[in-house]
Amino acid sequence: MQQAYLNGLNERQKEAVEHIKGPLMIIAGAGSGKTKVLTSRIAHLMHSGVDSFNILALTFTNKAAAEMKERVEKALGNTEARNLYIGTFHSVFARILRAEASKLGYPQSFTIYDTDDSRSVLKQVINDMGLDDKLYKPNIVHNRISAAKNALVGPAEYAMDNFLKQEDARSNRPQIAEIYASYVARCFKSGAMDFDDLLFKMHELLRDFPEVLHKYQHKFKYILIDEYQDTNPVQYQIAKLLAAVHENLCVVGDDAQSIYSFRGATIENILQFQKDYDDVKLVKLEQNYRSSKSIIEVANHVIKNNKGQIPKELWTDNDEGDKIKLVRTMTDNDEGKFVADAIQENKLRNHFLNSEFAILYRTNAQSRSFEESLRRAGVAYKIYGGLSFYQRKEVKDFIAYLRIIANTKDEEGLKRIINYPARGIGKTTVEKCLVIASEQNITFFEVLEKAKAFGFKAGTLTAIEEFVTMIKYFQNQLTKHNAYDVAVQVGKHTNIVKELFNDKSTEGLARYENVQELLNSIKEWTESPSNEDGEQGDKSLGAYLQQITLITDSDNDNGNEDTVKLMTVHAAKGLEFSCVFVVGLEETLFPSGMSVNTREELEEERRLFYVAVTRAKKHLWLSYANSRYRFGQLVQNDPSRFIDEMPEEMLDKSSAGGGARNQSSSGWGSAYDRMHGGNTRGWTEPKQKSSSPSTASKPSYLPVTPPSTLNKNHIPSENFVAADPSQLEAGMKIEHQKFGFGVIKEIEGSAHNPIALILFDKNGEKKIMLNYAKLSIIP
DNA sequence: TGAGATAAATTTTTT
DNA sequence: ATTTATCTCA
Repeated sequence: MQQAYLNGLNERQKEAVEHIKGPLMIIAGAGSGKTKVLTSRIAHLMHSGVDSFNILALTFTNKAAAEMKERVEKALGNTEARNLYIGTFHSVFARILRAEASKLGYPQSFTIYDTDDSRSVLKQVINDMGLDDKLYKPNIVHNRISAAKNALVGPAEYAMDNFLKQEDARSNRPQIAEIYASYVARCFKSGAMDFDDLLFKMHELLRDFPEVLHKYQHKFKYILIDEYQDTNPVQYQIAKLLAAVHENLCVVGDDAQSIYSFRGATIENILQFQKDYDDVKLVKLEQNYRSSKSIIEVANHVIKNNKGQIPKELWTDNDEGDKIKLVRTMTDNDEGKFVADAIQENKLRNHFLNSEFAILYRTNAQSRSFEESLRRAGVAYKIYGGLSFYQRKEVKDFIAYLRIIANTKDEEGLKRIINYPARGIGKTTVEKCLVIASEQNITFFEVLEKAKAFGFKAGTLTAIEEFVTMIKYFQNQLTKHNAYDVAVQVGKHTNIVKELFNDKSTEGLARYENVQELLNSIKEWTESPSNEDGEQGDKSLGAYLQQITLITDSDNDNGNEDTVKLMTVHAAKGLEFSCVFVVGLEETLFPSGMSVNTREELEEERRLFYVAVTRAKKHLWLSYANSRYRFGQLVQNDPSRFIDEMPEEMLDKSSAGGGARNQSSSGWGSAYDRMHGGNTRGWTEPKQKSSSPSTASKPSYLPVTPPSTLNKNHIPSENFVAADPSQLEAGMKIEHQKFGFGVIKEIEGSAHNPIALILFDKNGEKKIMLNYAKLSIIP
C-alpha cells in the first residue's frame, strides 16, 4: 500500500525519499522538486517509525524552514511535525548555544552582534591599536575574520598560518591576526557572539565537550541539510560531528546554484561528502517541473561555460514556451519604465496577478528605478532585502535597552543608549569609562556601577547613577513581568515613545510607528503559545532578542500579498515566479566588476545568472541599459557577457523607451527594434578575445550619448546653461535638466548649501540642492 | 556638549 | 545623489 506522500513522485525522487539509513546525497537541479522530496522524506521517516523529536533539518532561511514544516504537517495530517527541529543553521545553533552557553563561558542571554555591531567593535580595536583605519578598513578586516571563522581558523591558528600571513603582508595589512585576537576577546568580554560565532562556537562546543556532543548525537538521529552547495567548512564539520554515530545524514544541493562562496561556502563540501562516507547513496534529480523548455535550454546553454560542474543535464516535459525576451534600453530609468509597462501589459493580456512577477537584480541599489516606475504605474510591489526592520536606527536603539537589560556586558548596546535620549553622558565620559574598563579589566557597565570610585564630575555622576538605577529597575521588573510589559516600561521611563510621538515630521512619524510596531511584535511573540521554531516555553527577553537578530526581511513575508516582488538574485534562491525580469545585465554590474578577476569568481557570477534564469516558470525577460547612474554619475556599460553566451535563436530582441518620442513602441520586434537589438552584438568579437584579466577588466570608452536622450521626462533645451547658485533668487523661472520648467518659490539652507523650493510645471514641488542640481535661468 | 557645516565614502551578494 | 563621518564653532 502506498502512502499519500509518495504519490506524484518520479522514480528518482521516490528513491531519495525511501532511502532511510545511511548517508544520502541528492543532487537536485533547479526546479526538480527538491523541497517536495525533502518534505516527503521527512514524512516517510516519521511514517517508518522515526520519532519526530529525532529529526533535524537545516535550511538557509527561516522561510524555507517554515515552509518545510508546514508541508510536512500537511503531508502527515497530524501535529507531530511540531516536534521537528527545523530551522536555519544560525537559529538552531543559537538555540543550542543558549542552552549550553555557560560551558563556553558565555551568559545564557548572550547578545548576538549583527554586522553593524561587529564593525563597530572592529573600528574600536583598530583605533585602540593605533592602526591606520584607511588601510585597515573595518569592512575588509571583518571579511577576513569572517572567512577565517568559517574555515575553522581561530585567532591562534590565524597567527601561525603562513599563507594567511603572506596574504596579509601582501595587502599591507600584517596585523590582522592581532586585530582578530583582540576582536574575539572584546566580543567575549561583552558576552556577545557575532553571526560567524554561532557556527564557530557551536563547533567548539561539540568538539570540546564530549557529553554535549553525545547528547545531541543521540537527539538528532536523522539530519537533513538543504542547499548543501552553500554550506561552508564549519557547517559541514558540525553536521559531521552530529551525524558521527548514526550516519543518517542527507544533503540536498545543486553545484550549479552555489552562490555564497563570499560567505565561505565551498562546493568542496560536495566532493568531501563522498570521501568522508564510503557508502554514500547518490541520487540525481534532473527533471525540471518548473520552467518552459526555452528557459531550461537557455539556462543549460549558459552554465555549460563553467568548467567544473558535476555532469548533469536538466530537462523538462513542459511546453516549449515563449522565446526569452531580451530588451535594451537607454538608461536605468527607461529600464524601470519598460518593466512597469511590460508588467501592466501582461497582466491585461494573460490575467497574471502582481504576485506572479519578480524583478531580480544583482545589487540592492538597483531597486530604485523599478520602485519609481511601479509606483507611477500604480502597481503594488514589495522590495525585499536592504536593511531589515530590526536594523533601523530607532528600532535598534530601543532594542539596545532590552539588550542591556538582558545582558549588561553588551558594550555595543550600552554605547548606543548611554546617552539616548540625551542625559548628559557625552563622548568624553564614555571614552573615560572605556579606558577605565580596559585598565581595570571590568565591563563598561561595571564602571558605571562603581562610578563613585572613579572621580566623575558631580553632574555626570548623578546622570550615571540615575541611568544605572533605571537599568536595574528594569531588570528587577523582568523577574515579575514578561518581556512585553518591561518593553512598555522602557518606552515610558526613558521618554523615548513620548519624544518620538512629539516629533511630527514625516520621518518622526515613521520612527514612532516603527517603535510601536516593535512593541507589537514583542507582544505578539510573548503571547504566542509556542514560538516559531517549535521550542516550548522560552519566552524570556533573552530568547526574543536572540531570535530577532536572525530574522531577515524575506522571512516576514506572509506570501499572501498580491505584489510584484523586487529582490536580489541571491534573495530569490529557492523561489519561483511565472514571470521573471532579470535586469541590469551589464558588464561591471552583472557580472559584478568585483568578480571578474579570477575564473572562480566569474563562474560564480555565471551560476548566479543561472539561478536568476531558472526562477522563471513561463516568461523570462532579460534587460540592460546603455547607461545608468552610479554614484550620481552617468556611466556607460557594455552588455553583459552572459547575453552573448545564450543561443541567439532563443532570443527575442527589442529595445524600449529611450527616445522621448515613441513611448508607445516598447515594441515587440519591429524591424527598427530588431536592427538595434542586433547591433548590440557588435562587440562580441573583441570581448571574447579579452579573456585575459588585464584587458577584461578595463573599462571601455564608448562615445558618450548626448544628454538630450537621457531623460524622457524632460529634454533640456538646446541653449541650456547651468547658472551659478548665487545668481538664483526666489520668483525666477528656471529649467531643470530632469524635472523641466518651474518657478523658484523660496531659497533656504545656508549660503554654502542653498536649497531651493521649486514648483515645477510637470513634477510638482521639489526641494533642490543647488550645489548639485544644474538649473538654467529662463529670462 | 551639541548643532551645523564640510569632507568622504558609497554599491556585491547575507546569516 | 545620498549617506555617513569628521570637524568647527557657539
